[in-house]
Amino acid sequence: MADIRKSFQKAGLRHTRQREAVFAALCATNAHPTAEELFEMVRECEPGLSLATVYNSLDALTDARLCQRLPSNGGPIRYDADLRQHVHLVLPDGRVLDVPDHLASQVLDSLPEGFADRLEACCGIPVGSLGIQLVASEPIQTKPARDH
Amino acid sequence: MADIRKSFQKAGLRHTRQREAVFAALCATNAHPTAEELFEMVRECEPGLSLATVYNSLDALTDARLCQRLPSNGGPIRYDADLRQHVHLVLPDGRVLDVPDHLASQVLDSLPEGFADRLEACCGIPVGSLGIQLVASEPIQTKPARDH
DNA sequence: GTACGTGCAAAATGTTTGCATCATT
DNA sequence: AATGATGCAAACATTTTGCACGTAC
Repeated sequence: MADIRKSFQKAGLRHTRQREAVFAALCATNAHPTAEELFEMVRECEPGLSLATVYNSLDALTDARLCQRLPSNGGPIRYDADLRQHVHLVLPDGRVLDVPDHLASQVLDSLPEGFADRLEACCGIPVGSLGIQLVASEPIQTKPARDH
Repeated sequence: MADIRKSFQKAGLRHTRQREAVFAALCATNAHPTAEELFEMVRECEPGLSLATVYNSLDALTDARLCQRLPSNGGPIRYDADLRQHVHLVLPDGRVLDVPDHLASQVLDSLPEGFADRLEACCGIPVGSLGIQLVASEPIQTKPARDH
């Protein structure tokens, strides 16, 4: 709670009830919710909130590097407040799970020192921190379910 | 060309001029184009083509496992006719590059035998063939540029 | 007090669908 | 001939934007 105020301050973000509620909800889950899902969650304690504000808040939080957008397969964007390097498993239906640490480390530890630098050199593109996603494609990869 | 007819037949897909043109264009590039981009490419040799047909064709090709959808960060879906296991680098602007083989193999070779099985066991979810995406997040992760 | 956030509604994207027509098997 | 693909336009889902008002600093 006070942590959030501090994070906002450090990031140069103004503190508002709505923003705090969105960020708190995002921090409280590891389900990588969509904007719509966050809207539903937050609306319970913040009834006046509008969906556009959720999007605005998430944009601001992302720009301030307090959360990240996750690539997902055609469906709505999912957000994650966990910025530590970890591994995501993207499911055919659009959900995103955190890969448990003991498996994630098998992937992360095997990346040689300087891998990102070599990648940058190869591709001619600044790469920054590297997110890792494992994309499951079973069963039959029909068009990913949109969660209407 | 005749290969495409054969692929379609094997997959139980009807052969049509439009579908062949879409698939040929997709096979001819490694730029992981969006439906819109394919539409532009194919329209030059197939002027009557409609965008909806491109989407329909890509759905059919994906269901038939002749191509795959790639997760991308909020922007339009990108498609890839290369189904071999390889590694993608997702750029902040939404583009997707193939990671060169010598770097990709550093990731792929380090996945222990049976990794996917353990992942399935952990997450309780059939995982199938595992796509791997490295997600670059530099520079400042502002909202990913939509390629209007 | 000023700069910035919010809420609403409308626009902009990206994708899907209904239906009449046409092509492939 | 029958099944399924195409093209068009309209629907739909997701995200962004313009503007009037309110709030944090």
